[in-house]
Amino acid sequence: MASMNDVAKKAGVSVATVSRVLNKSSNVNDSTRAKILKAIKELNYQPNRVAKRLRSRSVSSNLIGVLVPDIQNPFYVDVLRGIEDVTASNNYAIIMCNFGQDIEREKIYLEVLQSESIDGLIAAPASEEDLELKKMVNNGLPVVCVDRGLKNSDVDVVLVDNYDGAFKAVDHLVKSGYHRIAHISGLPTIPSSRRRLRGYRDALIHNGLQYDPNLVKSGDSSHISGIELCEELLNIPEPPDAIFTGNNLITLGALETIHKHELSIPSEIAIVGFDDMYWSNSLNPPLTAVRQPAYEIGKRAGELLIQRINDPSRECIQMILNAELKIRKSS
Amino acid sequence: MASMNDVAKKAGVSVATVSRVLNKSSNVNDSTRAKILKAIKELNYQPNRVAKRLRSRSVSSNLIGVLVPDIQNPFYVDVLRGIEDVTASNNYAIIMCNFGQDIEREKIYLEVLQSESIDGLIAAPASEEDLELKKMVNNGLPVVCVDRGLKNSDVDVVLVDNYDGAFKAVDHLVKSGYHRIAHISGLPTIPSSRRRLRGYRDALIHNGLQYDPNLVKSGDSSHISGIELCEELLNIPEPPDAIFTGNNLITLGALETIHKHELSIPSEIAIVGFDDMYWSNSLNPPLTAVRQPAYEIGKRAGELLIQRINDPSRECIQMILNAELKIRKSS
DNA sequence: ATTTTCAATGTAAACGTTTCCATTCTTGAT
DNA sequence: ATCAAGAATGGAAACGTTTACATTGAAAAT
Repeated sequence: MASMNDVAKKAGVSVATVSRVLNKSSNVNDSTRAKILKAIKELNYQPNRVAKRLRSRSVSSNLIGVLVPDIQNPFYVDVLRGIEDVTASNNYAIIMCNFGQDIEREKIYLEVLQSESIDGLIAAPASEEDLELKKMVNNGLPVVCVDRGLKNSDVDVVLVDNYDGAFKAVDHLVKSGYHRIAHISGLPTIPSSRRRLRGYRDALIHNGLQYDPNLVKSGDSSHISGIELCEELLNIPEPPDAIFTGNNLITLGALETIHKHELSIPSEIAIVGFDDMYWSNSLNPPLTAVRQPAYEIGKRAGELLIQRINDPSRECIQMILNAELKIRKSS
Repeated sequence: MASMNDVAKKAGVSVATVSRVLNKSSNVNDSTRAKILKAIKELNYQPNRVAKRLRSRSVSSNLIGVLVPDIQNPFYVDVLRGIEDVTASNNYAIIMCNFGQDIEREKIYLEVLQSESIDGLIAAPASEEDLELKKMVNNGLPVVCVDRGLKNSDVDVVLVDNYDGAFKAVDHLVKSGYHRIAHISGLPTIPSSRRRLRGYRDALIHNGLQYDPNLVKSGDSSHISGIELCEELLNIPEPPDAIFTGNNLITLGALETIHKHELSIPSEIAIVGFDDMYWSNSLNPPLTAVRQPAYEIGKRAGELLIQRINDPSRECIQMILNAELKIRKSS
């Protein structure tokens, strides 16, 4: 691979001048510039990003990190696409780390990212108390959190109004005539899980129904937990006539169990899920779901991050996007 | 951030010795080692991977690239998980690039990866003639291809027997009594699409049925193409009684259209899809599908890559995994 | 007692950039 | 004609590692 030195030699100038041309900084004579550009083309020169990064943290190295809890969850895939679209068009590459809800792995990845000297980080932290991440923020790394915040830290946050989304979903179920509405919740350590649970509870109470702890099951946010907890719910003495599921994966798990029991949706049991999917209409019947604008979350987060990289002193923003209830046929 | 120099000073030794301790290379006295380890701990030192990478291509820099065509496709997500699991446990970080079937973006990402001086690359190339990628292979970068090969190039390849998988699916449909079996195919430039198409055709012929071009539609492998092409198929004069879909996304699209037409599966129309999903059972009825061992593909690819990084001269392997027909209720 | 050997450590160059500072050269003002 | 200013360019240090080579010192061999 040709280096800047090779280019300089070929063009008969110093590396400093080549660097100046490349970075469009300060003055360089037009004829010199032409010579250099020619040499660059002929040698098919590509700047070495590693060297660039090593030399100066202060200069944008065009690499950002993305830390997601679970790449299997279609929600994060959409967030990722959003991030990717904006970062790619700003000439950033992303390094994606999936910690799979494993707090140990998250720590390792954060270390890796740090020693890669990334320009910035978009993360959905394992918890709101994430010490490692806080440390990085304090060290001055531009960070924006998605889906979950970071307590007592100055970071941009993009999230969705989880409480409101859950409230709407359950409110809709009640108004559609269901009375024994169960909820399968995700990992209680995840803030969004807790907010959704509160939305569920408040919607019941708001409609004059009782909050019945027997109708609420908490799992680990996984597909399997959806299968198992739905099974438990269907087996209690007085089973629910509707289920509100706490995320994507849980919804799919619950559906599997419902189909296994050969229950008809929505006549025997209704279901509305948190998280919409692009193929919700491929389900039979099409799924009623709370749609988080995942792609947009990613896009906004990307924009905020780039802003912050360019202006580290800008004050922090908390962006709360709306969740929308997509009413289809499962409720 | 503490550097190696700081550690060396604190421990009262030279940087060379610190480096030796870190890399477990050659001899260093136990007491010196202890001093150094103590200093490392106290300063919370973390090696700078960027500097490491810059210094020597010859030494593993513990970064590998992954190039996927479409992160929205659950198949690649599973492949990615497989890769991640093996690379993570070998202390590699991955930098993931999703080119979204966009050949221009693929090129950009390849340049980025190259200038990141990655140790190796796992890619599902846009085409078997991928010039950029071939160039990188020729430059000596360890590469393993998944899902698609690279013509006339020495690379390890992990793929699935697409022909056989398709054959089994269609054969099963015929034996189940369907006679007008349609096929919605993916992007014809993708080798696997072509192989699946051939498997489809040969299975028909093998069973004494005619290959009818009217029953075959080709799209761009996307969800949308599934929706639209299925619509077209349902509207031809003598519509099919079964559909074999060319991938994940197409399957979901086709299902959407079938549900829209309120056709009952499998009595009015059967469907079997290429690519299984962990939530195939969440569909109603549960989907019959050709299961590619996606996670295993990723895992194998990761293993092969690490092997190749450690031994660049090892000769190339083509690994063909079996596709398995999961018969459920949609056929 | 002298030489040989080898383990332990240090010195310094190299990787490919960016950037501060110095130098040269041109141009316009005095 | 002299000088100041500023444009254009070059020289060299720095970023944090690895590693070839040199040095030291002590144990082993003569």
